[in-house]
Amino acid sequence: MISQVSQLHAEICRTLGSAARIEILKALSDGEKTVNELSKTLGLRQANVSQHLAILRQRRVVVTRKEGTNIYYKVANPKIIQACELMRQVLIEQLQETEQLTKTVGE
Amino acid sequence: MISQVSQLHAEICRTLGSAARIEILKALSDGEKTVNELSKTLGLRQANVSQHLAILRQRRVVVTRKEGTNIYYKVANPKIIQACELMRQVLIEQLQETEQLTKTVGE
DNA sequence: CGACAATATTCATATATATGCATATCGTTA
DNA sequence: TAACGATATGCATATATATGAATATTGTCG
Repeated sequence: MISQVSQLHAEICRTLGSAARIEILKALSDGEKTVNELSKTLGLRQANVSQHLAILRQRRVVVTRKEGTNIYYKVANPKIIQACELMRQVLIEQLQETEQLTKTVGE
Repeated sequence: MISQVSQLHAEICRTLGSAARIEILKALSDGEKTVNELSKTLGLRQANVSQHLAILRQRRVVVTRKEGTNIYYKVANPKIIQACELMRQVLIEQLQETEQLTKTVGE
């Protein structure tokens, strides 16, 4: 009863369901970066970043390019970033609603 | 180092990270439905649908409206549907790429 | 109030996921 | 080839999530 496509769809969503991976995508949204750069930018251990990247790679959310000993990662499809931005807007609107509620209660 | 917003963002993504919930959202994308309707449409047990709806409600992905003994669910923000559609397009493009690869291998 | 329909919750168990740590792999340069 | 820098992987453990089954809650109607 549940389609194969929805199964895959859910898998992509789960892939984005980690704060670390969301931050990685955000960091990659303005261009490719190496693992080390990501590790430094995000303040996460290299091994951990690599693990997250492996998951993102596996679901083809990111793609790589080798240059010597460095590996550059970038987001595979700009639509992924668009989707993330939309979700972030939803989130912001949710927070604004909560704020309004809080104010109302205070009156 | 990892922002609170990204944490929430990831939580929303995880909320969408279940094939059943994706199907629920798809079913709700053309208007509100009751739990029973969803249960029948998706071929899932009522209790299970209710559990998934509780998760979607908790993260405010859906909102409810009571009418007698029925509870109508709808998607809280149209941007959520837009984001889902974008992700589905990404998925389709991924599948098309794979197809192409398969063809190439066959040559 | 009692019965029933619609929905929600609780609990137990199975499965998946995240993280740190240690270590392996791969490419470069001396 | 040895050493080093960049990246990846394996393993163990802790935590989260999914599901079914049973049951509770809430609203309606006779």
